[in-house]
Amino acid sequence: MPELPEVEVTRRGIARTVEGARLERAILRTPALRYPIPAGLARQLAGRTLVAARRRGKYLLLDLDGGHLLVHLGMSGSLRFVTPDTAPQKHDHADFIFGDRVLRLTDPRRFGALLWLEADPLQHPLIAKLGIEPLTREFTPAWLHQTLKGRSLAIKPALMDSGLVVGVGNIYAAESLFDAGIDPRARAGSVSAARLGRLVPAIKKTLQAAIRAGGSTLRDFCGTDGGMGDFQTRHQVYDRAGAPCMKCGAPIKALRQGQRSTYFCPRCQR
DNA sequence: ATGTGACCCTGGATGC
DNA sequence: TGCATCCAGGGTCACA
Repeated sequence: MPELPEVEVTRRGIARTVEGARLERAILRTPALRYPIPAGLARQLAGRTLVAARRRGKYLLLDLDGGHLLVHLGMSGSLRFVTPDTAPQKHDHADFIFGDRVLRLTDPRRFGALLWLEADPLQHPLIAKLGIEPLTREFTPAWLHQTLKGRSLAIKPALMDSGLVVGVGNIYAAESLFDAGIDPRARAGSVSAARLGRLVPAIKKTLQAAIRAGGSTLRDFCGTDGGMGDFQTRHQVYDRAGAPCMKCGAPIKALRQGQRSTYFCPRCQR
């Protein structure tokens, strides 16, 4: 479930709850997620203060004094606060213990990542080549038009390419393209400036609405409730194959682009 | 450089 | 009930 909005909500929850707090102890139960977790890392982390929680794309950067924890939640990861007496379950890979607040990393599929960096994390290979942040002023129709110029791949996988734009996952790419009335199969370099002029604000609007929704759902981020956000009830096209388009009533269609499912309205998106 | 597909891993839903 | 298959909100990598 972690898309940019959920990562951002998670970041805010961490910042609100334990920024400035001392990481008394870390428990690392799993030798490797996407990448190996060094054996001595838990001991190395103990006693450090959490200075800040940042986000770059879908990566969380937890700045401790003397280094940085880089966390990615992959497809199935989550970070939640639990109480110290909450027994770990099968896929609970890591606990970060801040007094009576325990930040617990869960990730059944283990596509996520946990790295310890002592150098500038923004220079790390995983971060350095990331694309533009969609919620910044720099992300404009003109920028997107220039970036996609000459590209023949379809607009939807282009939006999902984190080397171009970060944080736009499979759901938000579909929802944003619906909002802007653009066929997900259109060649990226052929989408008109006028259409990109609708797409860019659609992306910003979609992400911001999801952050608000996630924020309301995860308001008790520090609690133990692992409930999902309610924003899926607002999906216009995602996972609605065969259901009537909310604008025109035509049946929503599904197709595959790359290895991912795409949903769109064949009448509204041309 | 760009585009495409395989692959990483577990679990849930579905079909036989 | 068991088993096979497919699918899932992420990203990296090899290869054409």
